[in-house]
Amino acid sequence: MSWTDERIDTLRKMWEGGSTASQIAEELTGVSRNAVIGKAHRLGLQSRPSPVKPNEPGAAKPAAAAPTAAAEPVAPKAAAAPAPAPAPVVAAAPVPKPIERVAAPTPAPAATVEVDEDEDDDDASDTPVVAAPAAPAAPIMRSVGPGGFLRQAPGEQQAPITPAPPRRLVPAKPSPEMADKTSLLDLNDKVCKWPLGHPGEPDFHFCGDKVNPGFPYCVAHCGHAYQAQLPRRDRRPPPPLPFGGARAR
DNA sequence: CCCTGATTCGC
DNA sequence: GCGAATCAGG
Repeated sequence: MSWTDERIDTLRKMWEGGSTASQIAEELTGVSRNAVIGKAHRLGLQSRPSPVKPNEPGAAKPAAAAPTAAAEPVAPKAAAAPAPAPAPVVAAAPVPKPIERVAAPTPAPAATVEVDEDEDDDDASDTPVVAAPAAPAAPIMRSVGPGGFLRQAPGEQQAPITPAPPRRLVPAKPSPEMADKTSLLDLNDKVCKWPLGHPGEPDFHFCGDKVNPGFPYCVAHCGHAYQAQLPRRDRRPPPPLPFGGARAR
């Protein structure tokens, strides 16, 4: 195979698009990875994030680099490659975030008179409930752990009776919307442990469906968790550039 | 070992 | 100009 204009064009675009020499060589049938690299350099398409770092600092490391007549004005290799970011997709392992400040769910506007419209079951009905002039709604700052647990704020700590850790995790499902969700403590071998949301977020919880027997997840999430991985060589850059017209083969 | 890109050098 | 061989790092 020779380097036709079209093939050179494809090479150039893929190279600049971040494809590896192997991928390019595979795309351009009939050439080796070395051929691609060699051609790329001859075309002047040098310098891309290479795993091999050229020793340049003045610490002197001539070594095996140029055994022949060196003294070449080595062009300063400026790396300016965008490098397509491989989307991490599922990430979200149940790893607690460091610390996140959130305002604690203050117990609703305190001093309000509850005008109940229709309390059919209430025993002490006729008594209009007057909320106590509760605490001056001090904005308590708490950190939130996984599963919606609230950590005690320093001021809330009980007297350290025993040499206990300064803070304890307090299971808290204060909000109704958290009540029926699977928190960390609800996990067992029978419920799906697929995380929903992100650790640290107030509504972070787990799937909780019945597991696919033998797996930590339900059937649906097993589908997400266990996917056949193609060999590198057979992978295509996700949404790559439409190189000079994608050639179908 | 696998991968990567860089470089050399005979053709 | 070409590319296999080799090198060097991850």
